[in-house]
Formats: sequence, C-alpha cells, structure tokens
Amino acid sequence: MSRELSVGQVSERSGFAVSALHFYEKKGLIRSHRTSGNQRRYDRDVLRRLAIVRMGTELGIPLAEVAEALGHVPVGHTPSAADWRLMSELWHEKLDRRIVLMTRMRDELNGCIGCGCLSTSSCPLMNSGDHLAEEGSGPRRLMREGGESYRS
Amino acid sequence: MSRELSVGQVSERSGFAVSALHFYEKKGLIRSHRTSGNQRRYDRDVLRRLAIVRMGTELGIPLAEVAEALGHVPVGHTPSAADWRLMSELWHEKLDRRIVLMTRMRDELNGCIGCGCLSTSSCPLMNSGDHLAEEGSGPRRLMREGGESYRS
DNA sequence: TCTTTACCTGAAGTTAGGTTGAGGTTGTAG
DNA sequence: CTACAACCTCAACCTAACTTCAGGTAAAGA
Repeated sequence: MSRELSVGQVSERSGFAVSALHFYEKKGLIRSHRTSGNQRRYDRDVLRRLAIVRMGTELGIPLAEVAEALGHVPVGHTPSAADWRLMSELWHEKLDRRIVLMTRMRDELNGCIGCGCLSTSSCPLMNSGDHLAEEGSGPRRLMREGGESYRS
Repeated sequence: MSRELSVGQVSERSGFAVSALHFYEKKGLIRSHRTSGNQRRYDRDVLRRLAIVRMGTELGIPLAEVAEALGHVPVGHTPSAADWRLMSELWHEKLDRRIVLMTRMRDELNGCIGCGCLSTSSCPLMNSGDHLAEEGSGPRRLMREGGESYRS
C-alpha cells in the first residue's frame, strides 16, 4: 500500500471535504506535492496535522491560530519530541484558560438558579455585563482573540 | 433617574456597539419600544438579557441558540424564578458538555507530550481523526450543533 | 434659534471558514 | 482505447455576526 495519499483518500480518512483540504492548503495548514499530472499527493503525516486542525476548530480556535501552532510541527517528517512538546504546551495553556473560564461561568449561572436575578448589584450576570462595559469592550473578545481578557 | 434607557446608554452600560444592539433587536434577542420621535427606549431588564448574550457569544454559542435560550426569559418584566431556572439549566448542560470535551482533549494532548506520535495506532490524536472519519463526518459538528457527538 | 450630538433606516461591506459550480485534465477499469 | 470517476483551478456564493456609510430626523444645550 502506497505511502502517498490522494486528496480523496485524505478526505475519507480525515473526514474533511476535499474543498476544505484545498482551503487548508491555501492557508498553509497542510502541504502536498504533485504528480506529473498535477494531482495532489500527501504524506501520511498530513493526517496527524488534520487531527490537530480538527481539535482546534472543534474548540473554536481560529484557523490562523491553529496554523500558527502547526507552524511548530515540521512538515514532511515526524516531529521531534521537542517540537511536539512545544505545540502541546501551547494548546494546553489555551485549553486551561478556557476551561477555567467556562467553569466560572457555569458556576455563576449555577448560583443564579433560583435567585430570580432581581438584584442589580448582586447578580453575577448583571455585574459581568457592567464590568465588561467599563473596560470599553465589544463582542467576541474571548473566542477570537485568545481569551485572555474576561474580567481580569 | 429614568427607568428608560436610550440606545446609547444601553450601549455604554452593556459594552455592545449601538449597531450590535440594532442587530440583536432584528434577531429578536432584545426588544425596545419607541418614543414619539421613533427613538428606541429600553427597559432596564435589557441589560440582563445582554449580559446573557455576552456570556453566550463569549462561549461561542451561536446567536440563534442564545436567542432560543432567551426565549424562555420573558421580556419587559423580571423573569420568575422558574423561568430563570429553566434557562440556567439549559446553559449549564451545554457548558458541562463542553467542559468535559475540552478537558478530555487537554488530557489527550497532555498524554502526547513526549510521545512523539510515531504510532499510528496508539496516538490519540491520530485515532481521533480516523474515528471521526469513520462516522462520515465533516468539520465543526461540535461547536455549531451543540457538541453531542465527539467520539460518542 | 441654532448647532451639535444622538438617533433612525436600509444597503452594502467585512472576516472567517468553507462550499458550489463551470470548464477542463488525469488516471484507471473494462 | 474508451468511458467515467477523480482531480485541477478559479471565481462566485454562503452563513454568522457585525460594522460602515449615506441620507435624513430628533433632542438638548448655549
């Protein structure tokens, strides 16, 4: 069995549409070389890269950031343990931050159960909104800029 | 001080741009009534609704779903404890699911540190990708459809 | 009153992340 | 050697979630 994969095979194994693979290639997330007839051929390591892409996108991490993380993973050959560690740690932090955030939100919401939120001063939701306002904000800071700024 | 808020005041207190408030109104997330001169006036409860919108969007929950959740919160007057409970529980579940998912991913990634991922059969990332493929998938199932399907 | 600031509407533009379609080529099975 | 599936490129289209712009009205202060 060939070590080379066609775009269709990669699509099938990765679950990404062929069009998405083309797209990711344009964005530099994956790479291919061509046959004499100009068809794409992929090394097997593309599947690992795509698995990482899948994780990232499922977590809502923008492709650009996924691309950046993948930048630390060498193409065409298996990454060294050190390369891999670097990337893992990068993502680990990102995940940690978001888990903490989500947990806090969940717990605040939890505290709201039954409170009826009649109080402008004590409801965590109310205050969350106002504090954010004071920071001179806008929407989507967390998800799109990396999550470093929710109330502190 | 008036119980009625103008769009500018709501913008300032909520941190959302005026244009976003117009937008949310079109989408049915918030409501306003008009002055004789056709300007928007908001009840104070709009701030609570917007705080909820902020939470949702920061968590990456699509506006349509936020709108649906808000559908359970009556407009114009303070929600009953029961109304509130319903919505809280809805979101709580969503958050729980995502926290679990993220934690699992983080831990898998953690396990990858140092493994070098040479193994096609044992690397969790590799297998994650392949399993998804076998489900006949596509990208973004988790974030956009509610997260009920990451490897069961 | 005059002027400035806040508002209004509707349409078009923006970014992310892809998909769809048209028109043409390659590779493979019969 | 001829179908036919798989591939190629490029441009256009799509949804979400907003922002920006143009052209016009309302409200508040000096």
